[in-house]
Amino acid sequence: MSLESRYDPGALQAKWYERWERSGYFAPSGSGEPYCIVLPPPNVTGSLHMGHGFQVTLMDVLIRHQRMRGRNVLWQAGTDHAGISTQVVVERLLQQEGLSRRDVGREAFIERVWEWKRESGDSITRQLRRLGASLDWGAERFTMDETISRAVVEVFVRLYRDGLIYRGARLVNWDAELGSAISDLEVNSVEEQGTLWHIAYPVEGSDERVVVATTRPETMLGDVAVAVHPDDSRYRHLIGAHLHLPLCDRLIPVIADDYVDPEFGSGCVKITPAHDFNDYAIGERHGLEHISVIGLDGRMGLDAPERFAGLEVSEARARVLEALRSEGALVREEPHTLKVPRSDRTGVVVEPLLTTQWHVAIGPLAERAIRTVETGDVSFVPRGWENTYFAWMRDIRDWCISRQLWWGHRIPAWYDGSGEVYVGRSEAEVRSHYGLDGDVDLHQDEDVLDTWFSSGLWSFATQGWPDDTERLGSFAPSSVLVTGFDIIFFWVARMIMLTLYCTDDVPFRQVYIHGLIRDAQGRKMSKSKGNTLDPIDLIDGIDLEQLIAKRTQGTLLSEHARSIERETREQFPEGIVGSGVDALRFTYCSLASTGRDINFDPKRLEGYRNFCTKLWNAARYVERATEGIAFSPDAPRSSIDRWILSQLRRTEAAALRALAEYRFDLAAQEIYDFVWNHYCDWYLELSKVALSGDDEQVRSAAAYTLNAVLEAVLRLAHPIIPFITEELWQQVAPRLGVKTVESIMLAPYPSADAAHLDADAEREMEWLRTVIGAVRNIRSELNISYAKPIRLLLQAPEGSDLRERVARFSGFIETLTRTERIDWTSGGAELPPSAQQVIGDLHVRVPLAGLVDVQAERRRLRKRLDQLDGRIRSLQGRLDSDSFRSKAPPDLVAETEAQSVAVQAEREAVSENLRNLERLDEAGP
RNA sequence: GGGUGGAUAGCUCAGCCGGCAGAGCACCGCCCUUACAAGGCGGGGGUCGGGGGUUCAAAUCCCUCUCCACCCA
Repeated sequence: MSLESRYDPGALQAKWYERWERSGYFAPSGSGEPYCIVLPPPNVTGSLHMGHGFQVTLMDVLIRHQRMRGRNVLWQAGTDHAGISTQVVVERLLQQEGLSRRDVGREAFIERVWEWKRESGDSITRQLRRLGASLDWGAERFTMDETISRAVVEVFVRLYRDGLIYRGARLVNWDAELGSAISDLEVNSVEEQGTLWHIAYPVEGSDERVVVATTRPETMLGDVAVAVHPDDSRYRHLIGAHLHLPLCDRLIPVIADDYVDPEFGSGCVKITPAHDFNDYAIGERHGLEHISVIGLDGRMGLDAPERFAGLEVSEARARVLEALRSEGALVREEPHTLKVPRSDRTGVVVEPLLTTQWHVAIGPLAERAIRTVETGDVSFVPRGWENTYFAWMRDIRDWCISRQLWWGHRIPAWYDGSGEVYVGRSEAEVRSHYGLDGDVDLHQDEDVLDTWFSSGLWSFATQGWPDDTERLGSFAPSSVLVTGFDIIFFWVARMIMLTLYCTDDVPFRQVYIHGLIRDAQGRKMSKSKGNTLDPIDLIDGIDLEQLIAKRTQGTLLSEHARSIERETREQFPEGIVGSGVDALRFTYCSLASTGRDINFDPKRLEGYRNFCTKLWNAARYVERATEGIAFSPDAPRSSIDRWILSQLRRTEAAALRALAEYRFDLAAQEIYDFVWNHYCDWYLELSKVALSGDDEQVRSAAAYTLNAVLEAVLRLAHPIIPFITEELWQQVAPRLGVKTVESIMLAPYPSADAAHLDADAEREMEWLRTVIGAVRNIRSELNISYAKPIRLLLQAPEGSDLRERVARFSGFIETLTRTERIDWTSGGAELPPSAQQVIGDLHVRVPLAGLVDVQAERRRLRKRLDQLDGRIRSLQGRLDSDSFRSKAPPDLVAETEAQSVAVQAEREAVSENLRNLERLDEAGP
């Protein structure tokens, strides 16, 4: 079976993935040292985006590499139930039917979510398969699976009974649209233009007024104090005095607290503990009461004066300002830029509200998690991210884990009629644990847990914990976690804390933190910006109109849609040509340098698609050129054969080093450079000469080397470009008799055997490439067409081994430079006018007669002279310095001197040739 | 306000345990030479953000300034 003349990635992709999966290659082999990566579980209702594509590719490279090295590899597959986003999606679907979740009821709603999960849940796993991800699908888990739920309950109960989970009224971030608490991390503070209002509070028993500045005047209804800095001489006399709170019939004290910045506003701060985190902290310090004026529905209520009750916050603000104005209490208003806390999920302004929630007392967990990174039991790559981790962990706050949602792990807590709380693994366990009779009426807490609570258990819950399973012993801790820096707090930190607590061990030994994919201009990719790319479209291609439709879908503003369309038409006038998954994966790898922003330019993809084509064509050449030649590993190899083998080993060593350091970019670069610039550009071209000769040994050795190097480089590249390498390997491995396994996936990874390094061969090839390059340079600069054969006139010192060397390589030199004959000269006056190059002791001349105008060669020589002069100045400058001679390492001095001599000699030769040509030109026709 | 990362060829980025500045893409010239025009061959292009210091020698180490990005408050 011979290779198709055209590289068609589409056909290979479907064929090979299916075979691999069916053959069970993705499951752990059961032998070898365990190596495990857990896939950060993607949102089950989501779809694959560029970030997933990037991350999954890097993991697959690690996984395939380790599998080929004989490790017992598990890549744990799974998806996340993503509480909030999934619930929001399904609620929107209901909305289209004119229903709310309350209309259908909890049980029916949850059934609807499961239905939706079944429908859409496969889509992301299908896409992961398209990327070639060799995940163990047999081990696939979902965070709402029975097994994971059991672990979640177990962890909750243990933490509770250890006193690390408590229930209490605290100020939490409240998303009124969701009707749920959210965690600190789910709140973004967004800079917005607002107003700073200055409000006067009259001092009781005095004519004085104190002015406070606020961006949220409506919260004044909940003020319980005004704070000033203790050292602020303007207000020191007022500390302890009381103020009349306008619009309310209340007196509030003036307190002193050094939290207050005397420079900001008037230096007086209104204190509203029930609606502001800083004020809450001050309230705690001073034992102030909490007056809640905003309710869970986001409207004024509770303890707000009656005339404001029921108003939305924005309306209440207007009314409060109006009332203050009419009372003359509003003394100033000025434009002000402020940070508004907005919900990551819904975008609404988050209200800090006092509610009763479940919290994890994070202190003891965090302390241990910090230590484990300090001691290196878990290490970050790149290391710098450890500081980010430490900074957050050392300043961590208790974690609010209850959510007022329906979709998620229900909190394993029950209440009796009097509101007493009982935590346990089930209602039955609660009854037996707390000794409650069957007639005590219990009802379970309505709330569910934060999604990250369950994902925090992912590394061990997927392996069967709390049972002591064999998998747990093999694959926990996992080897490395691959994730983006945006997720360090959400997931990495929480995983470390919870895993240490539950298993007394780390979740992973290393964390490899990669950058985030941006568009070609460095902007974040987002649906609303319409600059997203679907990895599948890059693989399969998509026409322009479809791409525009996809990008503008769901865009409400037509003006915005038009700008997205314009930009898309500009960037992709022809739509997107499918590049195949291998090219995409190669691109991802080459972008994975240490930076934190990764700009994805489709132009890069094009380059790597060409690389795949190049590899394909090279394999076709090898197939055809070595057909019918009997070859074996034992034929004595030429120095050219030994050179490419030596280069291969260097490439292998560099790639192995790069992979060990998670430098996917360098690994990809090494392979690219070897295949294109060494194997294809030089070895393949040189092999044409060797194979066309009649020396059977030379032919055999070349044929063997062509195949052996190709086979090795396919294995080397397989983790990055699995499909094309499999296809080509199936073809080349049998020719070499090394196909002892069914798939390249199971073949051993190259090991960079130092025995193949061959410095002599490398030196000789370096010389040969320079000679050929020199002649090509003459051809090109003097515009001598390749159709026109040339003659070379060589000159070397007496007794040099250059004649012998040239004789050995003459065939290669002749073919690669289109030279019809090579002659030797001893120099002197009889030399014809020539173009000249100097390679060490070897002078190469191309007689010009009838070939070119002499002017062109003079121009070329002058250019070369300039280069040489610059070089000489630089070398001489160093050699003239006594301190260089005395202080630099002797080796370096000697080398510099040798270079200087060589460069001077070349300059001499070049200028002599230039003089000859000038003389000739003057003599003229 | 605190912290982190970055500034190297037109663009995107390597190089940074010091020793003539690299890659890909883009650009210029020649070429359809049967593996490959998604290609071949040759070539041009950079005061390595500014300033100072250490050193025989600095893109690389130290100090400082400017600008950009991100995170936390």
